[in-house]
Amino acid sequence: MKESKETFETIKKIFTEYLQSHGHRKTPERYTILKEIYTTDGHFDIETLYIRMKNNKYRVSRATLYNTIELLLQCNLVTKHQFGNNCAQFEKSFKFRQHDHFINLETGKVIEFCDPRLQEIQSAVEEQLGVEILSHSLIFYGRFTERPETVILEKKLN
Amino acid sequence: MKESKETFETIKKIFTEYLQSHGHRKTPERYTILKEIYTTDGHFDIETLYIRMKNNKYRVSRATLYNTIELLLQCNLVTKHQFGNNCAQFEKSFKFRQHDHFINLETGKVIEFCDPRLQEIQSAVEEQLGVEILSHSLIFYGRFTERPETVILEKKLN
DNA sequence: ATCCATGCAAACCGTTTGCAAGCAA
DNA sequence: TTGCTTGCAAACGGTTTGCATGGAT
Repeated sequence: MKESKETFETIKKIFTEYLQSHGHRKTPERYTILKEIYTTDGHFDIETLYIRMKNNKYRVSRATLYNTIELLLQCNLVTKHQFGNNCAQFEKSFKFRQHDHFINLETGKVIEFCDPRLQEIQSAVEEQLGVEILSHSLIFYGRFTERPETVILEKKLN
Repeated sequence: MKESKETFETIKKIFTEYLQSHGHRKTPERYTILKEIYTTDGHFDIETLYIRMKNNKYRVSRATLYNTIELLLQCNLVTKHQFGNNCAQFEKSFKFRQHDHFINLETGKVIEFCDPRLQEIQSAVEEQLGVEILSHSLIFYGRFTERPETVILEKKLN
């Protein structure tokens, strides 16, 4: 608990530094939103965050959420994903191991994974195309393999 | 030319078979849209396709385009991409080598590439998570590396 | 005191839906 | 003839924008 507290102080510092160096004001709303994002796990979309903050009795507008998220994207404290549906998903990204996503087409559930070979592909592409790669998005779509235990369980239930 | 004609006949056949086996009607609009998509290269979005068909004097509605694209997605004759911007991009996908995308953040230009190691990652993820992967999306974002020739060229221009 | 940031509501825009008319089966 | 499909326009929903008020500097 103490450690995560300290980590959040670091994050606040990063945000402060970013705001300062880019001539943006350090408003309480921006820090409230940062905190709200960093005290919750998993992915989220703007509407969910908006509802959650409203439930927590914060006075906040969607416009400010979009505005602040943009700043957090700029300083890499948040990452944006466009998973199939036309609703942007976000997640906090400070010091979390880089990872990619598997999406279960049947349930929409997201699982994270990490494979070092992606780095090799990235390097190869950089050389082949003569480019510098700044970020990436890898998403696998599929479904859970039917396992023996599951089949047996289903038989029992039927 | 002859070969590509024959290929398109094959594609029409695939579409026909799909429509028939799923109880969908074989309307002239659906074939017109299929042809329009397959006689143009590169990625496209619905609006672009709509404008293009209007310019070609076709009477078509956006609703039918969305409807037909859905069918073409179902039978894998078209692939859908969600590149950052909230506007779905599509591309024809019959018999084209599976590939992934690099997007130049400065110009928005898309380059395709292919790396066999992705298949290895896919197999590893399938085993690790106990899933079956049906499709994927890998996008690298970056910019062109400044090359010596480019620098020299710029100096000449200035 | 300045003028950027906020909250609110309206505008925007890609996509979906409702409906009457059309046409494949 | 039946009822799926079409074109059109309205509705929808996530995101952006315009504007008056508020607050960081």
